[in-house]
Amino acid sequence: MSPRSEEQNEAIKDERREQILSGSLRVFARKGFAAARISDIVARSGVSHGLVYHYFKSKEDIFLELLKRAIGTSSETLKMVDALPLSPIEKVRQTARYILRGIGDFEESAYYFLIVIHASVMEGPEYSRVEKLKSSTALETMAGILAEGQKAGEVRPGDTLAMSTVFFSAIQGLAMYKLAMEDFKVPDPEILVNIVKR
Amino acid sequence: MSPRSEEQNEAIKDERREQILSGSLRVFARKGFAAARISDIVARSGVSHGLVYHYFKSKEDIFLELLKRAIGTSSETLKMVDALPLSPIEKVRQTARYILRGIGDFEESAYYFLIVIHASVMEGPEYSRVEKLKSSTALETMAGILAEGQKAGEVRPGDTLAMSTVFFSAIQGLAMYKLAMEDFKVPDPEILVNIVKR
DNA sequence: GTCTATATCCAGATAGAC
DNA sequence: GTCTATCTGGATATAGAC
Repeated sequence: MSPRSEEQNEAIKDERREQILSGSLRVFARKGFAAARISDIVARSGVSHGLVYHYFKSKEDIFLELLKRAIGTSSETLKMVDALPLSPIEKVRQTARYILRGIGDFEESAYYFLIVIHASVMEGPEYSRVEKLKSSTALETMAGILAEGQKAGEVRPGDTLAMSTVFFSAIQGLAMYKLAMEDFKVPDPEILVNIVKR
Repeated sequence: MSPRSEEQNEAIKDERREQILSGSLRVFARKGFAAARISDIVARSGVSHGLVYHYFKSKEDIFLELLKRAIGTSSETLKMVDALPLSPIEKVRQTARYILRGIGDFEESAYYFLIVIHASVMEGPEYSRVEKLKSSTALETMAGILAEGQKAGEVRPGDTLAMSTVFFSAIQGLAMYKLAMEDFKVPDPEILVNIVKR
């Protein structure tokens, strides 16, 4: 047996880290930060108790990493759609389709929304650290798209930030239903488009 | 000092009970079941640690009482609106107005929605007990109203249960935003009506 | 890099005085 | 009916062997 190279070690480290994060995602999403136990994470990710603390400073650190990814992904998704050569209402439609497909097909996707939900309603010492991450880029990007849509006459008149808020509220609510209800069926994305369509 | 009468004792008992429930509502809503500490409840309701356990068997019991009220109130509200002599779309409008006014004007109202949210995403031993309470009467009542609206040509064609789900998803999401964002403004109820309006 | 065993703390629940 | 003091379990985090 030759000793492992640096690269191999790095690969192992990354793999373990992702393993722990993946297990933690499910646990935090379904139980919330406080109710999630390290022992749950251990059970889900198949590593030992001690190893979790070898890779992460604390339980909160794991949660914050997941929250960072959740927020980053959703704001990137919005920016990506916004950059497509589509009419405003088509951008809204693509967003709805893309997100709902994710929620329907991948449990992981719904879990990430739940992470944001848990973080949002969390109160306590950790709240202040969460707050900094809670930038509402996606909300504002969508409001911008809707404003363009109003100029083009494709979107209803009215407060675009309010419409954007309702749009994302519905999505977050749906992610919740998905996890809570056994026989949940993702609704037609067009129902979400109807919130803003003229 | 004459001894207290039975009636007076009953009144005191009720008052203390409500006092504890009222303090607990805020704590559970903002922190979730697991993160909520009895000491938080004690601090919010101004009674002693011991008295909480004099009136309730356990922390879970307090939560379940609040959940019962939350679910009961929302399904009763829907039935009440449904009984009014209004056209289907007007019933939807009244529901949206009524609920959003509640969320905007009374923190308590938003808190009750949060209780349901926490219960929905909760996993664990207590979940089985929660499940029994999680009847989705409001969802079905709304779907019925929408079906009538389709016959009358006031409501878009499509899956009424799906539309109903989006409607309530949005409401639950808005209750979250209300609590999470400092400067949250309740959106125009008409935005919710637009989800279903033809 | 990975594990088991242990220290430490804190929260839910109870006992018993007033 | 109300309080304070206490018990007890369980969870996070650490130490140290392999």
